[in-house]
Amino acid sequence: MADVAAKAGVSRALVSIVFRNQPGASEETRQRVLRVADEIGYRPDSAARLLARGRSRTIGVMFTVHQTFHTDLIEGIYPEAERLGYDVLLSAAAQGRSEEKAVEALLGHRCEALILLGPDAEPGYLDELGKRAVTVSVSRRVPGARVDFVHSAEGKGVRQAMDHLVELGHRRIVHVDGGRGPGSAERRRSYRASMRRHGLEAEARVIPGAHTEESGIETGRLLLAERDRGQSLPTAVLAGNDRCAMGLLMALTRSGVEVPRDLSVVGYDDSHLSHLMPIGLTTVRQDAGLMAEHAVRFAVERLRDPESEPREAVLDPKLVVRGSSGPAPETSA
Amino acid sequence: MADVAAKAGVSRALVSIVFRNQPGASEETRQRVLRVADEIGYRPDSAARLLARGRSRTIGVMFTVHQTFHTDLIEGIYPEAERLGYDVLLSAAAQGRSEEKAVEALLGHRCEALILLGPDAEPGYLDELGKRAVTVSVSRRVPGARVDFVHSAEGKGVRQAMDHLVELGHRRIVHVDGGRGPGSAERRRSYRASMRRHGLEAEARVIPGAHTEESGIETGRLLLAERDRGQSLPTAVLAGNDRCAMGLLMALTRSGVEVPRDLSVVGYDDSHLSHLMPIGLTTVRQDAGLMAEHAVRFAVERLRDPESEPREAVLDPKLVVRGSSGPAPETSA
DNA sequence: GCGCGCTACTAGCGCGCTCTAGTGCGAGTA
DNA sequence: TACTCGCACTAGAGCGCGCTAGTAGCGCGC
Repeated sequence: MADVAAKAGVSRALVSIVFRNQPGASEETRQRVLRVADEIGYRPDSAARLLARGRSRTIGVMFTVHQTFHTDLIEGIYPEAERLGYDVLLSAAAQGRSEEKAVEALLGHRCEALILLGPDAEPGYLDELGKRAVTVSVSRRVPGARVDFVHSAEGKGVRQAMDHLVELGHRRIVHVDGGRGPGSAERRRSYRASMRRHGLEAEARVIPGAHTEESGIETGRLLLAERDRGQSLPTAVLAGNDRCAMGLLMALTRSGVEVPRDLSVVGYDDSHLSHLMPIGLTTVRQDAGLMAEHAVRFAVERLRDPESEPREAVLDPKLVVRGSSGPAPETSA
Repeated sequence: MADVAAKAGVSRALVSIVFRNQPGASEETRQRVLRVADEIGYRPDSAARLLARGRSRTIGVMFTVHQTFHTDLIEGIYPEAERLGYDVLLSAAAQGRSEEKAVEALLGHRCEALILLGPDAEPGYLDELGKRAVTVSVSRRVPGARVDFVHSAEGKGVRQAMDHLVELGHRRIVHVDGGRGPGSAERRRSYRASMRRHGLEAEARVIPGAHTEESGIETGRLLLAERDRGQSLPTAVLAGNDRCAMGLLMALTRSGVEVPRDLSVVGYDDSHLSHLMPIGLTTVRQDAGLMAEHAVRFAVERLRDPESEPREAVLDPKLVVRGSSGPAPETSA
């Protein structure tokens, strides 16, 4: 920076003004400074800038590698953050890299706010986090914790999916849940409520699962094993999310079960995957772009007024009907 | 930090020593400092640390959102970087966020080294980058540029896939290429060479494409349209990567073409997607973990000796046969 | 001629840390 | 006693910026 100032024949302060796009420099000088900086290859050091300014204007985003829905969200976070004048730092949780570790990294970089995509951590930990930094949880409700919350109305989404299946004549509808995964509890609850509402209480069955393909594959094996022992297959499965649905589809189709002729499958998320299946996956769409926008806005607004109470945004999901759901097979009638 | 020092009754310098895990503090003091720090909730500010130290010990990783193979790589980068004592900063390119922008962000954070996953930028830009910072390009060769390079032996991978198809009796094998995508040029070249080697020069056909599902879908439409005009379908397609293969599978299956009975499809990457298809995708596996390790190691080693020449790691890919490839249909005989 | 306000610019402190060059002290050695 | 050595610890400069307070110069009104 000193080099730029010297070469442009101005003070360092002026260079600073130019790079911050602040008033106080003539247009002519401005251009000269920028030209010189470009020649030297100068670029403001964000560490020093951050240190001097005391504020980082940086939002840290924790996501889980392989969660395709998260990448959809990230894509939406960038532009909104930029619009509001914030930098974005990504930190991934992965096999061998815990969420805590990912979050610590963000905190160490002095992120002012954290956006956690589908965090899987203890509520206690999240509450503590919320007290230390502005925190937004996406997809996972943390009751009582000091964190903002963005999610889609899981209940509504599940209800739409269930109504769709019931309308198609399904009665034996099972739900593979997402274990402790974000949104799972509500989806499970709503599944049960829907079964009750349709008078199918006796048929309700929740199979413990997770938001992974593996979980879907396992469930497929379980159902097939049951069939081989003489039980009949359910006619429809509501999976915990798209990945689980995909795994299930794979396992079933491989064993000769035809979807949707023999069995219907519905996912959740409308992630990239959903249009990929040859038959297309019927699923519940969460608007990733809108959710990302809300998350960033919550973070920024609470940064402005730290005393304000945590807020909650509930976005309406929408059922997207594709090829994996169809009329219930007659055998079930 | 000053607070911690005061409360523990030592100087700031000592606190610094403790937090850097350096010799020069008695065990007793060490414990006391750590305890006090924990009480206050102190955590070293990485910006200030970075600024003071002059080195960031940070590796910046540029990736493309939605490229599933990239997330596989990221998963491998973290542990290796940690092992070597480096921090990792992620920056994503996405719709509306160019690679340049993503890289600028990393540079602004004073990353010492850049790992670019399948960069799509101009060779000139990359060369410039390579002169300014230690740069490793994964999957994309940049001839003449001052960047390290990690990739798998595209030629070998394609050859294995082609041999596999020819053995199954296929002759009309077309290739959907990946346009300017990383590795595409070599895959294309190797496809042509393989056709020649098997005496199928006359049948060789390259359809321009990209490394996306959309490209696969389009190709599917194209082939179907040709069939409807009376041309016969090829018996096998070698796609540019898994995503393209998936799109193609979807388009074909939806239109009643049965894979692999009517047509075989082979992908490239063995990304997460590949096991997902109900029938399983025959594909060429690139070992993401190993590639990630090499990339990090290249970066760190060249950081130690900046004068050393750029290096190249070529890893052997491996054909993984799954359900999407089968014997050529008899109609083609 | 003087004060006033305005624009264009500068001096220099301080952000929170690291690191070099020390100081003080007790034990070991001649 | 006088010295050296090693250990535990400290003083203080400096990393590259942002920012506050200030200055110089200039036109303007009375």
